[in-house]
Amino acid sequence: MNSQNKRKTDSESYHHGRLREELLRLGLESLEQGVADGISLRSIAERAGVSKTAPYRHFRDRETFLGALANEGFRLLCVELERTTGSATGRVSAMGQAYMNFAVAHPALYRLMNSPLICTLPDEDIIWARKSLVLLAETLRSASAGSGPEGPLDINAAVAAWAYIHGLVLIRIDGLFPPDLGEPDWEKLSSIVPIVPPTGLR
Amino acid sequence: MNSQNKRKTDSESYHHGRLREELLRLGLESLEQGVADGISLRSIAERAGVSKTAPYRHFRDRETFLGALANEGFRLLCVELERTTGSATGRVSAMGQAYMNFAVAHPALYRLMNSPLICTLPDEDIIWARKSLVLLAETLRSASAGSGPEGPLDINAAVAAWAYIHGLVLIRIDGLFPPDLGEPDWEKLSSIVPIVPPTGLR
DNA sequence: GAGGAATGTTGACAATGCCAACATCACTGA
DNA sequence: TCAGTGATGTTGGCATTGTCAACATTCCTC
Repeated sequence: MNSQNKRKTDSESYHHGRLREELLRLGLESLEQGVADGISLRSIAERAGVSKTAPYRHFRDRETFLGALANEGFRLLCVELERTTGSATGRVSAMGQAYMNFAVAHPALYRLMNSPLICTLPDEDIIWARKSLVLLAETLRSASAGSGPEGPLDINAAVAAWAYIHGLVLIRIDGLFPPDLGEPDWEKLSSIVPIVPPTGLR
Repeated sequence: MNSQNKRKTDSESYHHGRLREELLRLGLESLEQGVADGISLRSIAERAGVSKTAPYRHFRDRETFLGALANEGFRLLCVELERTTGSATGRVSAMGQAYMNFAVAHPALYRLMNSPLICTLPDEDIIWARKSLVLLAETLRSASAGSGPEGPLDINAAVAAWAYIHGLVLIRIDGLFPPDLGEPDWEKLSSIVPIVPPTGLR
């Protein structure tokens, strides 16, 4: 019963060949189907047609695997953020909407990407997470400087803007807002990302 | 070995008496110690000195138990929010800081309170979650109306403000902001909760 | 072609959620 | 007073999962 299932050619009979990529693909697929938290290495291995411990040849443990998935997610997010166009301030709005659209399209992945898990990962496993943040921060810098020379990077402004979209996204995809109070205008809300922390406002 | 461990009087030998409360207490205690995700009914039952399935007499399943913990958390949060004082606009700031302080003091509990879990719970299990949101929304309404008569409750304004603090809190307690980029001024940031969604800003 | 490195498999163990069957206790009504 | 009933707690068991150790197979290089 080892030789008959899934007619394999000799070259792929024992060694899968690109198991790592396949596991990541299946992992993302599971996330798309909303499996979210319960994503198990065993089930994914099974779906890849491979033994339960095969994934351990490519990922130290479950956390490392999830981290790799998260990094993949950030790579996809970066693509969307970089695709935005317009003036600096207009681009901030566009990024807000791109951010929201991404999260709504891949809620489970988004949650994984922003779980406390990633702060335990080594730097090289979160390069794309880093990049997406820097992208936002630099666009904010351009926007707040108007058309003049760019000022220094204001990390408080970046955090404020990021916090706003991040919170907005989570409240939406986690369904935290009570439905019977009405439906917020998510599209509009995600386009009004604060460009500077409104220090003068309060 | 059943009669000797934990010298019990006759009245508490078999029936615990207030196991439900004890389990919740131990659950919160676990969360304080950062057990967070891996919180297991079995371990808590063991710590309560009770058999592994005893909790099932008080909670349908693990999710229900976690939901009860979350509701407890919202009750505590409401206490903090209601403790805030000052003018309407000043109170919004104070609430932002109270929110942040609560989350920093109980990060694992805060995450649980805002996990997608709660949107599957019946209404009576999340009364405090609801109340804390309404509290914020009404304070915002007072603040945005200035000293004049109160306008209608603006759910977009409420969501915008909530999203901002929620995101801020999560970025902080989840350690999402890369430490090497500097340390945001969390205290200041959590006091500048937007009172109205800055529709004119963009 | 020999041998080591990479990759995959089998078997096992412990932790966990949860179900079924049973034990004990408190309380109520005849 | 006491039978009986429902609430509460226990034991045993099953399935799923993460992960380790030991072993097998294949690839790749000298």
